[in-house]
Amino acid sequence: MISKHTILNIFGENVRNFRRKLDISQEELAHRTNLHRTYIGMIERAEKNITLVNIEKIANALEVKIEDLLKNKHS
Amino acid sequence: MISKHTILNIFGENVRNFRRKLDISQEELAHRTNLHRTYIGMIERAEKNITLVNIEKIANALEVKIEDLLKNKHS
DNA sequence: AAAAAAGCTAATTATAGTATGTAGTACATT
DNA sequence: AATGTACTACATACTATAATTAGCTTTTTT
Repeated sequence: MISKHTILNIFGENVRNFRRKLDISQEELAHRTNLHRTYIGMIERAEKNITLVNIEKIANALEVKIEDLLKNKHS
Repeated sequence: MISKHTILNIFGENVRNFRRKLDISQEELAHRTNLHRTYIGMIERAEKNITLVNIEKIANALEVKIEDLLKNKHS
């Protein structure tokens, strides 16, 4: 168990999983959210402390509820 | 119907309601979250786009789940 | 091997978050 | 009715960092 499961890690991991479930690239998700490609990568890698408005954009683009992006699989 | 119910409005409204339910002041909530007094006011008035880490702090201090702070009463 | 996708660095701009001060309201207490 | 206390709104300025962007490298997929 190396990774810390902070809220940012959980969020990023969930974004990645739901994105892959939709079978779309970071670039495509960026397009759908009007955010930048590299920024999506940073979010998935938990390198940024995302704001609520962008959380909502991503949830909408992934067609899930915000709370789905906050659930911790490992607990 | 004047106010727009954006995600920030919903969040702020919920913070205010749960805070009052606990019967604590903005200042006390600020203390419990280690955030600034005036910032709590701004959040409740939906003047700032709060980040995920601070969302978590506030949810913890109010002893609710994050999703409880995102639920829209008016829909 | 080539193409597509993702990682990583670094630099800039926008804004979240911190802090101080003033003012208004409500409700006590004198 | 004046004074004190507690809470909140609001303006402003400052600092930290989220968000945008470009360029290049590495990994993954085909």
